[in-house]
Amino acid sequence: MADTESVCLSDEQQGVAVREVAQVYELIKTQQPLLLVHQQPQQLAHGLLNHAMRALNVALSVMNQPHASSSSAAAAAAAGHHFPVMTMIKAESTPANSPAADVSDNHVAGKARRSSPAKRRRINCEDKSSWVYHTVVPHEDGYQWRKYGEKKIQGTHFTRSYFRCTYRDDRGCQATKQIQQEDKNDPPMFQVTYSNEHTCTTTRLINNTNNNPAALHSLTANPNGHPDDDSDDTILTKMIKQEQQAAWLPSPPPDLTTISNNFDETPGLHVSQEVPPCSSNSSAISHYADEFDHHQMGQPLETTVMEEALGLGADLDDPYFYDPNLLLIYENLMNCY
DNA sequence: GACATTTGACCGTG
DNA sequence: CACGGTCAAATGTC
Repeated sequence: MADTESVCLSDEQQGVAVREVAQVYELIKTQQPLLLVHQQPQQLAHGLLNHAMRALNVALSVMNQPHASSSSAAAAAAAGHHFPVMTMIKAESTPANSPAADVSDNHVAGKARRSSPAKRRRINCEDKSSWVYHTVVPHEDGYQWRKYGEKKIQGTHFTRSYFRCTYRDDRGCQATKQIQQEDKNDPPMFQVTYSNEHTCTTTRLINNTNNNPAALHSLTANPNGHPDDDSDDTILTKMIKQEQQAAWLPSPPPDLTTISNNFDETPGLHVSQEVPPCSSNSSAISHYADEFDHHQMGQPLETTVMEEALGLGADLDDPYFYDPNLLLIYENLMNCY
């Protein structure tokens, strides 16, 4: 990360970041043995990776916004929203951020289309269901999106991309999403605006990025054509690739709240039902599961854990620690100590 | 060939 | 009239 040394966090932010990373460390550490005996190790691995990515998002988001209080993330948690986003800036609709997601018009071929103009761009009247987030991984939300437009917005350096639920036509899902890159940091921060709740509740199994590589590329390849921008893709591209690898999204939305809740509350782990030790018959699995539960319930994240998490050396051989984002975030943390 | 993205045009709102 | 959201033909990818 280019700004590694320039990142300077407040104590509170630092604590948030450390806590998140430490949680991931603990989770991976405790669950790793399960992979050896789990009947579906790949599934478990995906779950772990998802946890890791989310927590890292939290930490990275905090680091990328030194001015932002962690309370905003806590607000997101309190709001119980469904997105793997780390900083919710607003929980209200604003004219600039709310897509007019009325897609119920009849489709008319050719130039005769748009025969029901009154249905477009209804922003202020009744669309109250929009949420604005800032995140470094705008695509990781577990839903499948289809890009339907891209626009250069005045006053911004990057284009805004418009997505709607892939199942809009099939299931009438009205959910839409806008992604606006905000800066050229490494990784860059994105503003993501969601509008309308998903009604296609069965679609949350596959990460959209898995199916929409071109959409990802369109966001990372600097559609504005700024000559300097090409070099900015590396980190985000890596992260996106990892998102693609971890495409399996095992949990319902509330698990995100679980992670975010730790901002303000107990340092204890609530990591969850999302990566269950599995309901298999194996006694070995049960054994590990019991150990896991006991570990999770009883152990707050104390200094020793953080130090261990920051120690790096101990578990670098852990296959999950190949993640460059882990290294990045560790480097950030180490530089702050 | 099916499906997704790109892109320029269309159109409502302020 | 400028801006921003959406449409749909063209294009790309598998």
